[in-house]
Amino acid sequence: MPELPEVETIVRELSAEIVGDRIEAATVRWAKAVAPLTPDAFALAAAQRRIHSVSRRGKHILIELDELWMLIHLRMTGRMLVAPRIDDELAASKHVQVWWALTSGRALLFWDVRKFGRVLLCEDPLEVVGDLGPEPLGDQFTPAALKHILTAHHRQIKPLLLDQRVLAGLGNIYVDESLWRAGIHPLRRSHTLNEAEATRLYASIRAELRQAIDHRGTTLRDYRNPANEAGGHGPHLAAYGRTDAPCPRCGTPIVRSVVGSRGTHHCPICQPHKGAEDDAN
DNA sequence: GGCATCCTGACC
DNA sequence: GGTCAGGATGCC
Repeated sequence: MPELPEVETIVRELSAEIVGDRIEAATVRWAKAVAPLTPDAFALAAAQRRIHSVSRRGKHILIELDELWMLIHLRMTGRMLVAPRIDDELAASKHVQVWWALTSGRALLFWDVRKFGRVLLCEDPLEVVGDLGPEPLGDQFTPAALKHILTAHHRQIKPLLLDQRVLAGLGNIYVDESLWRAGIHPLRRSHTLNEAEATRLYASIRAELRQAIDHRGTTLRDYRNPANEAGGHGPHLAAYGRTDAPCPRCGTPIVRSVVGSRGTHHCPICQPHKGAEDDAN
């Protein structure tokens, strides 16, 4: 799925396109996408509302309407697309699960092959996104905040960083990339990182996310921006998806493993597994 | 923690 | 035909 840099890219570009426009009508093609509302109730509630803002919390897209919020989570394969006009072919295309006709004549579309994504209407978006950790690019996420997170848990570092309640926005790609940058093995226990390692990890997470946003996200397969364009960060990945390819830093082949039931990529030389004897705990 | 589940499609 | 996939949740 889109992770923080992809969602941030979508939010910036959507915001420039649709803020100030108005929803004329909504059409739901996959009822589960808008549950617990029925498609009719969803369409009725969304119609004739102006779009005031588009923002992000973690990987959630928050669209502020008149006295109502629309929350979108793209999960694995979701896209938010803006089309200059809706035509029969687009409206009928197989993977469009929900679409909105806008007053300007344009269309906003929620496209999703795997149908894991969800579109919710609510009055309080922060209540609906639930218990999320700090924004990794926000002011509250400081080196001290990361050190606190690391010492407060005794978990493997990769699953810890993937936990949205701990830190909001990282996914499989950017966790692998951040750990590669920091030279930390994905199985390291979080509380065993020393001061220098924690500082490196902090800088690595922020630098990786910022660079990926500059490149407008990573397209491995499905990700597209609202104009249906691929992101440019893929060629900059050092570890993720590069099994057996040379590590950009030392040339050693990147190793693929499974950590927390997620495909995981690391350099066995740059990311040595210190403290492996703790794994049994 | 590990694993199944929600889905579809690509690749081997 | 089997395996894998950028996510999240819920169950042992």
